[in-house]
Amino acid sequence: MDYQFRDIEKKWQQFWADKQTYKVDNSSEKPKYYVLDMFPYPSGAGLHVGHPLGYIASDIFARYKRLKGFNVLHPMGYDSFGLPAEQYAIQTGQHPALTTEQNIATYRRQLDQIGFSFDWSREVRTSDPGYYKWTQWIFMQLFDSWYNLEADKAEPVEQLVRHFETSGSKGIKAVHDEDVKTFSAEEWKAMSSNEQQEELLKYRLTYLKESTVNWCPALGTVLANDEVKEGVSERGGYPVEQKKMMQWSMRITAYADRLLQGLDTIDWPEPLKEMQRNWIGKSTGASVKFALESETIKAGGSGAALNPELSPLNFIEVFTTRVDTIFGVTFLVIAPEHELVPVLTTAGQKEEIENYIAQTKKKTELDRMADTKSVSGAFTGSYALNPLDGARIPVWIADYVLAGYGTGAVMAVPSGDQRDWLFARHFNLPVIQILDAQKDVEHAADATKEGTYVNSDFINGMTYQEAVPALIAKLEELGAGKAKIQYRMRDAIFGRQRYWGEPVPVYFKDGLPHLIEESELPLVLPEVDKYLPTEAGDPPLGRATDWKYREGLPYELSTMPGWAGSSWYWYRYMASPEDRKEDVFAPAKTIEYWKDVDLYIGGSEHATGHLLYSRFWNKFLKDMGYVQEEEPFKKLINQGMIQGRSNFVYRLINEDGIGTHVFVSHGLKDQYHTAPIHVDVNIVENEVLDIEKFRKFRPEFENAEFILENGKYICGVEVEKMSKSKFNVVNPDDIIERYGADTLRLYEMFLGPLEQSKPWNTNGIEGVFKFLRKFWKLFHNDQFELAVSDQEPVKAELKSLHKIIRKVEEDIERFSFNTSVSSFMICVNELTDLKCNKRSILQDLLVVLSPYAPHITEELWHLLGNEQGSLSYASYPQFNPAHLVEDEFAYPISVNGKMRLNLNISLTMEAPEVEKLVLENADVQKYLDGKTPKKVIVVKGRIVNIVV
RNA sequence: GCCUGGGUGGUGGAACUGGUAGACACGCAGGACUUAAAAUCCUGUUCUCCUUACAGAGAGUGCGGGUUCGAUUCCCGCCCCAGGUACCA
Repeated sequence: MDYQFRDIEKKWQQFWADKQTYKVDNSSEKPKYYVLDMFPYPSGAGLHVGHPLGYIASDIFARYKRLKGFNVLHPMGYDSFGLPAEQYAIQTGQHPALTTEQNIATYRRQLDQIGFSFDWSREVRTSDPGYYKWTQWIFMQLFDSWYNLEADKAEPVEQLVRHFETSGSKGIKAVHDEDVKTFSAEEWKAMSSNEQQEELLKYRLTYLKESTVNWCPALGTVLANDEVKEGVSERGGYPVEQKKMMQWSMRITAYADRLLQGLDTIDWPEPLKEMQRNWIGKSTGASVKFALESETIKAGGSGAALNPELSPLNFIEVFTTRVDTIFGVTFLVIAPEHELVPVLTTAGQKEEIENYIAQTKKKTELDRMADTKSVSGAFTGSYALNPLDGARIPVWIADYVLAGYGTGAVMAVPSGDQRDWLFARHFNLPVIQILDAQKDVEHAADATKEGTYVNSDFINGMTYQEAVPALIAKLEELGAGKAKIQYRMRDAIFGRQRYWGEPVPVYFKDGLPHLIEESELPLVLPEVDKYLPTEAGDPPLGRATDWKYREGLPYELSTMPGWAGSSWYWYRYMASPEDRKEDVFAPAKTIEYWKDVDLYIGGSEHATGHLLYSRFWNKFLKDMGYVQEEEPFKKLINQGMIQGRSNFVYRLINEDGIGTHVFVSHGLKDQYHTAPIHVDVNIVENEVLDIEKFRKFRPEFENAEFILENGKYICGVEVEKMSKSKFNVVNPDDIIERYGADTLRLYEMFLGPLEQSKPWNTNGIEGVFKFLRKFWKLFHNDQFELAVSDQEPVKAELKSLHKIIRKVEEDIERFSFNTSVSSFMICVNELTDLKCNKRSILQDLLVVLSPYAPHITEELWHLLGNEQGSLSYASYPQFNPAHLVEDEFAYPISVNGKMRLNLNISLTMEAPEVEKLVLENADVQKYLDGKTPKKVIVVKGRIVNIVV
């Protein structure tokens, strides 16, 4: 029989499922190995060709580890809460649970077709109440914990309460909000229960915090940055503004240092660690308080007479990494949202400031950070005083300073910072040189730390190293500042004004949050009539009837963010179906056995989201004694993304900044003010939009009008991430139908290095398919009858085999799967040329290939007379270097670095002999042209280079 | 803007630690088989110049410099593309 991939693949997939070939035990004599994939969000578009890239790589690795004698845990599940399902629910009215269920069924069918060796008995779904019960439980543990800096770990809030009861707030070193109170034990006891709760909330690891969001008044909801395009909502094109809102937050900053230090202990790609380091952004500097002028004047004079008991509203606090430049400060810039803006704005500046704030509200944070070209700002009319010399410093607002970032205020030193310099130039503010080594600060800032200080009061003549401690000592003495370590990372917002997420197990009493009872978990997501915000602007949960705790107390209405369920899921996989009958997320004994993930494969787009939050929760769970390891993922490999080709249409924006129903063709878009919108690649051919299909694409586009070029609407194209929200998804089903799963597996690996991103194309797939047919033919005669001989192999055959045994071993260990596929092709080409049909060669080759192409090898394994299904637990062949020994090498001979010819020379010969032999050679002489070589470089077994 | 990665033939890519650039495939061209097509097999295929041919010369790994006997690989400066940038997951 010719290679019948359809029958073969169906047969073995069924066999593996029936016999539970890949079900794994939580105990074994073999060493454990945990191979984990980042689980997918089950989108309505189905699995796309990008998902399997990582899954195939991890499956090859898992299968290889089994052949190497490990007890391998290789699970899969679904990150099934998320925005797209909810969006679909809003459009169609269908319950997201239902569509999610359907999507998962599609994913499962697609995954099964690819022949993965997952232990499906351990599947998890984050939207399953049996799963999110534990996500809620972890939230409750976080709420009940505080971070003790003394012990450098999280501890139960009870311990904090006990301390307050015995010693008050004295001696507590904790991570907490800025505004905690100072009190004695008696004062604590005298507080009402509500007052106590209010105070404790400032210490809890999950707490309520005011933060800025993208508010869309027309939709009555908060939008993700992702959903805001060019300042308007992607959906509907409505204006979006920045608004403050009370939200749940996680005190991840408590773990900043441990998250930083842990990076040195794990085997992750260096760039990824670097990204996390930069995200955490530890910087050492000083915080400095600039008193407000009016207050200081009331206090009776200059900066020297500063009042150390300054209340929060009469100074501006800044953080700086260059406290040495403090005498170069010529203005302060605070965020337009800064709480002092209304206090500082003088009557004369009121209009200007208000206009500027209105402008700022239209921009997203990203826009504000990204725009460094245009300088903008407004003067409040007020002044602050330099704490060291009492200099009057004007206070400005500008949108490049972000409120949620540090103190929301910066001291501007135009001579040392280019951004400040540009600002000073633009608004005609002075520039003061502060170091003698600074070059020409009239033309550009110079951030040097060299030289000695000038124009700098008592630090004049000092170096940087001398000035910093002197300044900090002085600031501390004046009560106007101190040394400080600051992190760029902010506490993580932990709430979404959405329906399709985990309910927060909290109710409110007297406006204060309280946990529900643990025995009441899971708090199941209630039914609602529509998945939209309420008329009052509350999240969709506000629509649920009787969504009340005991005594009619209201529940929290927001739900948990997408990253909640994925921040601990690898522990749930450890729990076998039997384990899951116990009332714990995973039994201690089980965690003791699996400990951590040995290999984690996933996209680098999760570098600072999922991977940081997971490490944070893991550390917390360890502090609480629930898990063993400080770090959850020992080794991590980033798979590159399979990118999609996206198509765009360009929506005309009217003068009010609102999206219209008019769309401009790509070639004409620059003549109008437009915003690009993704359009489904399936309704675009050769970049020409099918207008009729577009009208049906989304109901809001039904009456769309088009500005065409040459009678056609031409779409824009970009290579970007493949995702349903970008409407550029290509799925693997067609490929499997046409070529089979083994071809898909090999082809995805053959595409290039795992870590690299590349746009999807199917150009080379034929070659991979042909390779499998050639491999099949090695075992068969021309009539396609099995024809394998038991003859002894010859040297060339053994060489071919052992080359591939070693190559694949090396390749898999360094995750270079693409080069293995090429090597398999070379091997099969060689054996075909040798007409090799010897069992002793082919059977070992088959085992080596089996992790890559499990179906065809399983079939041939069985045809060779082995027990059905035993291939997965066979042994990887032993490499014997004796078969690869060479006695000659074709030395490339270069003249002046240019390769001229090859010479076969014995490898037993040492460098001087080789040199002599080469120089005597007649062909070499020809290139020397009678000249004597200046120098001859001989690298044994590598190269000869003659310099003339 | 900032952080991270990438850029090699018509295409995907190989060259693992500074040592033969283009392995292995796709595509394309020519040929064999066939009434024909598909499938299969064989040959060629970085570019430019030169040559009837054999052969030969030069250039070449995004661009411009540098280090080195030798650079796709190391260093400096740029350009372009992708991912992340805190409510997509």
